[in-house]
Amino acid sequence: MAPPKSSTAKTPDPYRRTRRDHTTETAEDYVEAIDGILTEQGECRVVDLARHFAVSHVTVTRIVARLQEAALVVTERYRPIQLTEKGKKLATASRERHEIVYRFLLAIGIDAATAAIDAEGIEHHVSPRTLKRFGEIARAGQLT
Amino acid sequence: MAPPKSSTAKTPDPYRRTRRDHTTETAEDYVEAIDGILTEQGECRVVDLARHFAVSHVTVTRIVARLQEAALVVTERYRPIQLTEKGKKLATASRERHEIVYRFLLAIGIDAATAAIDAEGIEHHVSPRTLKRFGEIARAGQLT
DNA sequence: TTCAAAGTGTAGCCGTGGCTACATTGTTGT
DNA sequence: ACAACAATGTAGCCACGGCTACACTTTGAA
Repeated sequence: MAPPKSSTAKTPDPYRRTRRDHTTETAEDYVEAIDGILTEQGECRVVDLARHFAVSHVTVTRIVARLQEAALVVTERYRPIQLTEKGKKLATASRERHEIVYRFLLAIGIDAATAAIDAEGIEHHVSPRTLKRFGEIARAGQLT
Repeated sequence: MAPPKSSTAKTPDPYRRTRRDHTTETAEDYVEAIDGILTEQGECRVVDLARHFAVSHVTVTRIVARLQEAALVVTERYRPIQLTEKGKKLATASRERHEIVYRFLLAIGIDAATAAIDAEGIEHHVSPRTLKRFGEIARAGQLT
């Protein structure tokens, strides 16, 4: 079968989007984590990320290498990881989005622990339009 | 580094969960799609799924094989795909969850098209507790 | 100073989800 | 009956995110 370009199916194309999301997800999670660790500890090492994501340092190393190719971070062998301007911007955007989702969940009455977990999973799948709405509701405070 | 079992990190474990989700996501999406196609067309072929997800038939074939190993579907070579009882249950649960998320998004004022797309991405990352709350809000109708 | 521990890097494996290209089977119309 | 075409299957490639095992730097304490 040929790779269906624009299928005549009833489903427009939401799946494409879901899949593309996965590509970006990792980068966003990592720059966000790096930014946080940088703020809290002054420097960010591979080990820190490995601990943070509960994965092996090997996985982290490989991903960081890709982040460097994408010009999101800068690193030298055996040296700490730093964010580029581009990386910082992405980190900030990710953190803000994360925050909005988290506060939104709190606003609709989800407990803090659950909200923290769900925000992690949800944040990458919220369109700008929905995010905007989430923000409004979060700012409106508690929901009856 | 050792594979960090229960890290002392501040982050409890939300990442584990996010990752485990990915494992189940595909199965849920597929049984849900199969169920829908079965309802609409009476039978579900590999081609139908390929069109539905906008991927090649090869990808579908491999995934369906795994679904069969997981006892979610039954198939014979060159024959249509059928759901097992287990598969039907999972499909129903997935569809219900999907519906709740979708209607919830509508209830908070998201337009139908955006809600459809976002529901796809979000549904797999909503905890039971949050889903319950989503359902309540969806049933409550429009939100001011 | 030197040496052990902690941190990084590298090689190489696995599963999953993409793909193309080619082989095979089913179906359908003439 | 059979040729064409549609649907499936198979082989084999890639990227990504996991891992273990082992090699190599850095760093800090004795």
